[in-house]
Amino acid sequence: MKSYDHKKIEKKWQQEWNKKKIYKTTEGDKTRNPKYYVLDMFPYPSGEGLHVGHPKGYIATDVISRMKRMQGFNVLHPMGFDAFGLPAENFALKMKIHPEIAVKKNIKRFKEQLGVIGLDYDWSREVNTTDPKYYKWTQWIFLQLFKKGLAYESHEPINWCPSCKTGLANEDLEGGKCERCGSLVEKKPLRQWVLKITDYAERLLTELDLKNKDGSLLLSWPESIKEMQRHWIGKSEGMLFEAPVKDTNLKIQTFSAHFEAFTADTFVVIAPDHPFLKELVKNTPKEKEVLDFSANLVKERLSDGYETKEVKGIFTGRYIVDPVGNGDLPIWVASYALADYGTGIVKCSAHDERDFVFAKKYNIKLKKVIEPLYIDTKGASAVRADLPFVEREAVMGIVKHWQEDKYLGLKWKQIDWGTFVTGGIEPGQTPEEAIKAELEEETGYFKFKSIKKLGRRHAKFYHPPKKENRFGHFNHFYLELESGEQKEVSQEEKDKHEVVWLSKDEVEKFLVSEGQRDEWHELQGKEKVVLDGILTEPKELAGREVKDVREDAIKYLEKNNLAKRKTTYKLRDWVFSRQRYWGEPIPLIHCEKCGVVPVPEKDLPVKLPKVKFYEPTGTGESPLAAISKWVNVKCPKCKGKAKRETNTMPQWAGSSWYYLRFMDSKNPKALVDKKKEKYWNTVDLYVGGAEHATRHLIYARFWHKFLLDIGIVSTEEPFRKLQSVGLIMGPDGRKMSKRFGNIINPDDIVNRYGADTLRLYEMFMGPFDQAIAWSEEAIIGPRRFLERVWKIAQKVSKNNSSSSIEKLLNKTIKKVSVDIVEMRFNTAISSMMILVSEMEKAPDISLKDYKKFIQILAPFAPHLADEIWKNLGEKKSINLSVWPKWDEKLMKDEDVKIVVQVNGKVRAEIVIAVDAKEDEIKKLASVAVSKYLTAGEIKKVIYIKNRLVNIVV
RNA sequence: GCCCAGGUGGCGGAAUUGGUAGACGCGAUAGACUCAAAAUCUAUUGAUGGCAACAUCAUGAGAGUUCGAUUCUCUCCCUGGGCACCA
Repeated sequence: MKSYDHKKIEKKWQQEWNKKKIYKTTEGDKTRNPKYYVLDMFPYPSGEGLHVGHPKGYIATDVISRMKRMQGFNVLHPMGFDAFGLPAENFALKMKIHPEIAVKKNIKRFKEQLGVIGLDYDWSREVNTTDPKYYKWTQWIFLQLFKKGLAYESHEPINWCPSCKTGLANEDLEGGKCERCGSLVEKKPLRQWVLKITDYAERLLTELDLKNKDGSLLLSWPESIKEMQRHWIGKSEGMLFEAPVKDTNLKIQTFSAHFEAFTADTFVVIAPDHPFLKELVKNTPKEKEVLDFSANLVKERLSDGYETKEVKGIFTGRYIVDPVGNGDLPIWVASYALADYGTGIVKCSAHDERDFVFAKKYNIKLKKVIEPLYIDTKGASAVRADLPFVEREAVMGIVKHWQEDKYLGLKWKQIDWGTFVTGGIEPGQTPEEAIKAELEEETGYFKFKSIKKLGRRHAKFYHPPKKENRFGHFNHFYLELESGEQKEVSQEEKDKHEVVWLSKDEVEKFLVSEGQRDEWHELQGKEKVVLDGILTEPKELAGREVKDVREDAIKYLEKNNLAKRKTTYKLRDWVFSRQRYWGEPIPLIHCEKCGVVPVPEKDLPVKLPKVKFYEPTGTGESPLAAISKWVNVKCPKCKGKAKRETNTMPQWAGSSWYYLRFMDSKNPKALVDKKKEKYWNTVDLYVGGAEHATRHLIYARFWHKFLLDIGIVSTEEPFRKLQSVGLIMGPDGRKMSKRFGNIINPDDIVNRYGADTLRLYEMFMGPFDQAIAWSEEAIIGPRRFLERVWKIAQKVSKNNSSSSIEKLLNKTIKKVSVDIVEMRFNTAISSMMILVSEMEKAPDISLKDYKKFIQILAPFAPHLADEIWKNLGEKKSINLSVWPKWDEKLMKDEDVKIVVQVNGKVRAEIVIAVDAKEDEIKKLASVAVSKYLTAGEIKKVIYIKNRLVNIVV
């Protein structure tokens, strides 16, 4: 027998598969087989070609599709190219080749590289987003969006990248910089087409959790990606307040998601780039000053990439009349206010982190309506879940020494507590009287220079001496002693605690109560913002915890007509035009008389004109604007003078629906045939990089839902199961990049080790969704494995199976079948490695067993498998054979090894029959470990079936 | 700062509902084959002690629950990814 020659074998079988078209997908009406649609995120054919990281996902889908095909599914596993957009255009500009030619060349190279890996794509369905036959339908979808009012023109300032010379969506920014080139983005007013994705915000959010009829989740996606989308959509429910601006006819609206403390509002902030600002300060003495300041702030914010944490602002000179009765509130411009969240104007109070900082900085008056509540959860005073709370009005006093800068603390004797003076208020006492009485009782001091009332704080805690849960309402005081004169203290009090005088530093370490410590800090001028606690206003809600009053606060505000419910989203509408050449032309016409007119559907596609110069103009106009022959057209409505829209679509457009086109890639009459769409339904498995979690995957879901609404598709969601691929890093552990010179080319690996080895290695490296560094050394393992598989063929005989091999084989078939579905390829491969080393040890291997093994190996190493298959006398490709089934009966073990532990430590192993009785096993076990049992009597024997016996001594 | 995922030998990683930690692979060491090398095969390979049987310690750190914890709970540290003035 010849040795394993991957070069010969792989080339031969790739040609054979192509010739016989064995991977061509059958149309739905020509088969009764159930369908399985597995899709890779199609690549952007860059000029640099593939590195070994790219095909990792493709190999995984290839393995799954091959297994599914063998299991009788009608598999759709297509591939295409996403080739419009900036990278291709910039590459073309740099290399001075027309993008169309460059893209063609790059695609050819990509296909060659994919080809040598032996992937089972049905290339007859290939799509290319830059093909007019394809982008005809991208334009068609845009027209439908336009007709439904979901595409609109916006003249608001947009993000402009001065280097790419194009407008960008918020999503294309990275901390205020252009994601592609890293240059600072400017705001520039430009006419843009924008898609109203916000109309779908609620559905995009809730339908992430859509359920099947049986109650299971429709979308089987990684929770992390769902979570990212939820954050991206950023739903927040709150209240909308409307207020007149004093001395004007103007009104403003403010939004608040945390409105419970609405009576605390003392000022208002507006975003520096808020469109309303100009009108607000018009004809006021501060007009120029405020606008200049704001303009500066916007500039600063942009250049700092939104990273400024220091807040800045200016008073506008205007006031609102607060609708909830807090009087006239000054309006400030504040750097931290965002124009495009909520209404861009906020009512502010002491009970918000940023508002608080801002107010402190500019000495704006604050009002507090939440008193802090502390709940002890740790240590001796942790609240007991089983006890009710005893409510008490109480006092606490910080007492200063009559001479020194020292403060009075009580060191408790029964427990490890350090506190200030505290105590309850007796009936008929005022808090002042109570604190004085407590102090005298506990310490004997009674002569005061001054007494000052501080705040009120509440605490829930367990009181160990009293053995009860307390809910104390503490009135805090600051007292200065006049002299050290003392009265006699009772023995009872003396037994409870010791009086100590502490320096400021010592106080810090001494205190155990967070509430006392906060009060102490506030006394030193370090005030903390209060976000949660007990509300003191309005009367109707007073005394309740903030977190419990939300619903009642809404009712109160609505009943009194003070505010309305309102939901806002972080999700912004989608800036859908680019001022560049290399993209789908937006199929609209601007007519002098009729305004914006859609290109009639029969005239689609609007082809991108072939031009010599396609450099960005830099003026904010697309290069297409300069091509008068293309631009000037007749209005489709009135036949008058008109011009084409010259903006093009963003790169995301073509990829937002390509998965539908694969179902029916050649159809000239429809985006996708209705019957075919019904048959292929939804993508069963979608594999790609997690970096597309929030853009591509949200845009595609948006378009899909729109297409559902207009009756083009019949499903709610495009991708049922989503799996992210972990990156393959360079051997140095860094991202593979030209810059680091750590790129591994798959062609070299295929040459040296073969495609089957590459495939096996990439699947064996580790968990599929995890990033792992490429290892030049470890790849030899899978290669050796394949050589051993190849050699076993020499031992194949017509004899009956050996029962031990048969048993292991069945177990392996099961493991591989299950692991592939769950995308745990590494463990599937390791189980096959175990089988192979057992086969090597056996004197001979039955033909039947060997064939089954080669079949389960075939999805991973299809070339080698087909070659062996043929050598074993089979005529048809192994990839079309029927996936072997495992037989549970043959997998049963007769004996089982049981571990015997003494006190949880392994001391012996015994082998017993599977059906042995528990008593018997326990007996055997205690005999096996008898020498460890002499120490004491047996307390307990734990038996876990087929696993272990644990004897507790 | 917030959210998510993760931390296991020299390295990549395994470990069903809590039940023998280190499967499988790489590397390393020794031996066989060879004039020699490579390749291949065989054996060993978490650490420490011991000639050995064996013992003790080990899954980022610390605590807890349990007969028993890589797995569950809490606190902290570190790494990767995402978001970041979101009212």
